[in-house]
Amino acid sequence: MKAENVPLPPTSRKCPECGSHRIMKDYESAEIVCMGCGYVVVAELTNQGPEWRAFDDEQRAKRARAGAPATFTIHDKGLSTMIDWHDHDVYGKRIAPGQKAQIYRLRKWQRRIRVSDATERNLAFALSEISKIANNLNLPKNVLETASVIYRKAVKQRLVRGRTVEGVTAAAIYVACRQCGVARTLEDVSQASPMSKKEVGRSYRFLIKKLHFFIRPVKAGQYITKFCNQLTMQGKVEEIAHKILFVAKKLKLTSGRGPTGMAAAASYIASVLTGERKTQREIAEIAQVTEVTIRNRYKELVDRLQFIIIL
DNA sequence: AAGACGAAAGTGGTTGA
DNA sequence: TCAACAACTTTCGTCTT
Repeated sequence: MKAENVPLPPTSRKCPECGSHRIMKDYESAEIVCMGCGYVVVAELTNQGPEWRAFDDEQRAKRARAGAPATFTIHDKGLSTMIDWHDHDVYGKRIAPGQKAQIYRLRKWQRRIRVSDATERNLAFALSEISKIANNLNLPKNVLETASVIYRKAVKQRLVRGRTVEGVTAAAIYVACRQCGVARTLEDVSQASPMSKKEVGRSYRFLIKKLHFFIRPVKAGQYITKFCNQLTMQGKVEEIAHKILFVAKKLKLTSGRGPTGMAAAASYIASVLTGERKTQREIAEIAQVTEVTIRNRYKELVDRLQFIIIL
């Protein structure tokens, strides 16, 4: 799932804050952001459309179908038919009293069958847990779906046995974030779930080992985008921060360093250079690193970089 | 007074024997 | 399994704006 920042057609949206048309879809932090002033136009990018495309009316008629699309986030993939609670038939007529009791019995049994055995119940609980965490973290739908698929795989391979459902669900979310390139730290995920960071981390390592996932390390650039948005800084600041990071990479200043600290320092320097100054503490709080770390990275960067060139 | 700076000691995770 | 290690944190005193 490769995601890139895609500029929307210039006329389609206007920033309500500054009126600029430079609105970008930012899939990494799941936001639609104004590049002019940094205003977050829409906080959650979700896929509302159908998964198919139609080029004329005939195709549209062929491909359109009733019902919601299948989803992995509901334990029966949302495909089951429910007998609704209205006592009316398809024509809207009232059901005869004799049939009413029968319909009632059918409803009751459907309820019982739908979430029947223990594994189904477990799955239903886990998937609702995943939805909860994803909601808390404002994650886009593709991450939620990915996490659900990962959890299903874990259940299938009997990996949940002996660990808590909450731990594995949180770990599945974290794996999904990493796979989809959404910048969320282990800290973020554990705070949105009832489990500790340590436990989520343990389950995470367990999952990627057993499911043979290859996880690319998070790039500091992903965090820059996130931090600048959270600090409501202008698009210009973010641009410069990315440039700083780019040069830092060339000079091999990033190797071995934590991406959050690196991104925090780059954001800090960019904020100072543009005059839209943020304190080290403000950035440290959002980046979940200490001021000292920002200072250390900052010093390394300032010692080696010539900022006049960047500006 | 708030923010920045930096030294020193402590913490948790990784690596290699 | 354990020690060594680097990155990072915590704490605290001092300097700067």
